[in-house]
Amino acid sequence: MVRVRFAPSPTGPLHIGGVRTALYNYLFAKKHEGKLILRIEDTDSQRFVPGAEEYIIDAFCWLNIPFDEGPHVGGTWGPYRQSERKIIYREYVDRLLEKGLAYIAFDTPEELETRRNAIPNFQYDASTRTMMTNSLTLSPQETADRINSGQQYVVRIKIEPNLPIIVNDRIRGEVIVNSSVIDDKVLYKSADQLPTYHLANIVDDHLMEITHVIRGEEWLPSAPLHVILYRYLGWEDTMPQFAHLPLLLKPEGNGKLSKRDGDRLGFPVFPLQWQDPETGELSLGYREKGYLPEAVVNFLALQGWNPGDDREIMSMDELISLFSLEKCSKSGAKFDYKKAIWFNHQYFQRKPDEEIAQLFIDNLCHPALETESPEHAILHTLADQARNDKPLHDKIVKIVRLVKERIHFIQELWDQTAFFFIAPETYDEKTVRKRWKEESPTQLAELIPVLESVSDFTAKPTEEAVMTWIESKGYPLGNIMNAFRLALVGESKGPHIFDITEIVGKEEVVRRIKNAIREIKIP
RNA sequence: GGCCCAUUCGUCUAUCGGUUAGGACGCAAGAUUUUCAUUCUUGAAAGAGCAGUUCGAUUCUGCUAUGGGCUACCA
Repeated sequence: MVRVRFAPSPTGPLHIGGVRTALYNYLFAKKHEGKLILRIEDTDSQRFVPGAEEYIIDAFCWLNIPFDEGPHVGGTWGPYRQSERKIIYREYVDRLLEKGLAYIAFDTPEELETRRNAIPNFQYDASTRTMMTNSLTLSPQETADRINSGQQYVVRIKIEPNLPIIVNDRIRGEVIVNSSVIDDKVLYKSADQLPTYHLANIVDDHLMEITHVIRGEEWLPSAPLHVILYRYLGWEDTMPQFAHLPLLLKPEGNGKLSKRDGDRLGFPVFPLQWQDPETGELSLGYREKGYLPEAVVNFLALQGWNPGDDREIMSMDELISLFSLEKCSKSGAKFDYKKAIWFNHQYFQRKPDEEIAQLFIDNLCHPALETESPEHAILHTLADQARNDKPLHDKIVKIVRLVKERIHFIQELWDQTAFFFIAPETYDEKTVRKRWKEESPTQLAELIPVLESVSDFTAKPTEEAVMTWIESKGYPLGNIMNAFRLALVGESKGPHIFDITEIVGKEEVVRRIKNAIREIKIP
């Protein structure tokens, strides 16, 4: 039975790289009909950020990546927050201490700092531990006295030097390091009575019967330490398999992808919006920027993995059946955010008009996007009406059908369709200069009775009537149509003109023409 | 500085010793759309360098270079 986990620490909003790691864990789990576990690694009480755990859960809910076990859904391997597992770890710390595989160290952070400054490449290990203040250099009595007197200490793992440590990685193969380069890492802090990541991670993975550890490459250097811990704890035979994923890099330049890159280049790095509790700064997420969760998932799956053929658009089910760790790439991927935009466009084309219309309506008054714009009130009213007014709702679906092929984000829908709901009040200067001729007012005035005579105002008969009139008059087609569009839309954009007239309706079309004749000045 | 990982078009990537090195994003040109966008077609665009193994290397090995990660009583 495959059991994998995603183990974030609640220190802020989930980074998009973390989302990808979780996605790969999910795909792997489902591929093998296994379980995905969410474990909150909150062993650093200093860095805890309120709201971060809820954020993580909400994000995966939006992305449609469900967990089988976790603090929010329970499970028989719980609790799933490391802070609630405090008592569990102490037992294993004691076991290591008893076996002489770990020891107690009293060196203060300040003392260690001075050592590091004094000695180049200082490392707390076999070569230096005899010079430090710990249970190996102190007598058992002295050690006990210090503890009893309340002196703070840490427990360090005792790494035996000069042994080859082999990590078998599903993505990278065999990685061998000499144990001498691993330091005597802190496993436990008496100050808060919590283990550090390394110990908690191994104990929990073991107790939760995790079979595969799929995580970011930043963990590769500590993997040998983890192997040693499994060995020391006597769990080497059930040690999970490792798979270290390549990192997501900055789109341009060097380094790891950061929030600043997103701000600079205009793409989100968080799945959902996040308000920093300290600074109050608000960052919009993929959801607020108008991305579809399916598109985000599909795009992310391809940053560091591929199905082995040319397939690009894949549903979650397809991703699950095609996924394999062996097809994961080894090198870091520069984040291709422009491709994310393309994926979003693709998913809009595949989404039913009804669903897009609903998203559109909901998005009209999205709190995250509220501004002081004068259109704001109109949007709210429109959204409210559309929820109850069936004909209006149907009209929106129709409009969506007309314009969806041109949108990449849900927000663009309003820009592309506002003229269906609101008559133009101003006319785009450039378009006026280019399309509004001297004869346009008189020609459009003549068009009004033609339109009024059309009994069935749907696109086709209207178009026929207008075309017949233009032909009989011998007017240049382009002049009429472009001026007509300017009058209807206010600028040079939008779908087929008679699709617009059908939806806007005869009365309003005529009104807009009259208005244009009155308002537009010949340049 | 030390340790580890990586290296194919600008970007994401395919190739599991023999290919005209394929696809996609982006870019450019043309076509379509009497608007804008979309769409379609076409195009430019790559094996980091140097040795070796081999009949033959993008593919295997080594070195160099470059990039990345780690090097905390953070995860």
